[in-house]
Amino acid sequence: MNLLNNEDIRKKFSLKCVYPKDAIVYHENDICDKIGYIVKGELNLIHFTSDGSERILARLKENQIFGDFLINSQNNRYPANLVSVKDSEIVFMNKETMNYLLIQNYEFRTFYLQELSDKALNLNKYNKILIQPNLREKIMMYLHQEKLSINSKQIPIKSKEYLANYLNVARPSLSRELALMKKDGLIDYDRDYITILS
Amino acid sequence: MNLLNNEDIRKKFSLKCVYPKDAIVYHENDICDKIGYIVKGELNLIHFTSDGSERILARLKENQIFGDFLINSQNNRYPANLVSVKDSEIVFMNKETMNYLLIQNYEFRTFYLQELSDKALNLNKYNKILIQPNLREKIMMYLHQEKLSINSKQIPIKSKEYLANYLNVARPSLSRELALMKKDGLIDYDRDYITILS
DNA sequence: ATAAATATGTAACATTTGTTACGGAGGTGA
DNA sequence: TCACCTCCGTAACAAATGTTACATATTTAT
Repeated sequence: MNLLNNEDIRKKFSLKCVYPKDAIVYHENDICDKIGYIVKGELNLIHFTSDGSERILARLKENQIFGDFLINSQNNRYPANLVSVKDSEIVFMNKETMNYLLIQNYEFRTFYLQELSDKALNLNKYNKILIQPNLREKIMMYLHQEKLSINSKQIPIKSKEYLANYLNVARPSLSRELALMKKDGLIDYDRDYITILS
Repeated sequence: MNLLNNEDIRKKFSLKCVYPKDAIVYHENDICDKIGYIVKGELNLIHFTSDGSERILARLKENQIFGDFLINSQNNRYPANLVSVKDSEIVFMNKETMNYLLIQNYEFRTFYLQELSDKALNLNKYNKILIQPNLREKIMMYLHQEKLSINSKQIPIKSKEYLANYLNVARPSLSRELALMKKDGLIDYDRDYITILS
């Protein structure tokens, strides 16, 4: 759904900004006093670890909002850096306008609540992967969730490297475990897919 | 804040239930079609691991709501078991009533949005702990967050066992690492507190 | 006060995961 | 076609974490 298709909503966005690739839209700890809507581009919420590597906490794409669960929270500071991973175009709305729309505009209200809910569920989903006691169960939980989501036992993967990062393990560790799981008859896989067998 | 102090809101809760200790209020995968408000007691969202142990994904106490980020989501099924950890009293409200109150009642709207936001931020906070690359950094991230939250370098802990479970590590592993960190001059600790030194 | 249950520290050892290195596969552009 | 780059599998080894066990401390129940 594209919020800007609704004229009443579009008119309420008062500020329009353009961010080049790799620009930092918000730094960790910045105060959030407005919500943003991604017209074009992509943002990632990135935590930089002490050894210089980075972990992606959330990915935001076109037609998604951000700041939504900061603006009404007790602690309205960004928990990590919000970075544009490609050239991005963003419009902003202040808190008062947002609350007005929330009451007055059915479409906005539905969109807003669903965004907030879906994001929280995604975080919860990710937690459920991270709390698995070992790598095999992390992988199984991931595959299980993907299976439910796309309703297929053949799970497409962007790359092994990407998946390793998401599961928060080293790439060779993932490769090793996948090989073992294949040997145990649990899964099959190639460059582009992992298939659940059991 | 106690929602039931507001009579307009209180009247809208149509169903009242009592759950004894250890009762399962919702099973994983149950459909959520109403929100609940905890009048008395405490609920935990618990994921049971394959080896029979359990991990607490969220804790809900008196005057908190639940079902809030399921009811407006694309996927409205409970992601884990919701268990009453003590005798609890809960009132329920259906989705239509909730949406009505959201528009009509300022107090309810504020409460609802803040609950949703705070929970999402908590999940995010937990994620940031879990994605740390090793135990020492998990502990440091935990202490850092607590420090920001209570504004003190002396962090109270319920028990080592409890903390180990939260950090998703074995208890002796936590004890070992705490001892090493003490030796390295990073922290001090006793039975009830961990104190940040650096 | 006493017994029982629970929490804690610690150590030895097992297991899992990370690190580093390297060669091959596959894609891409000159 | 060739050079270059990225992704991937694999192996040897290092490091971190889990497991088990046990003695002691503390709390709770009787």
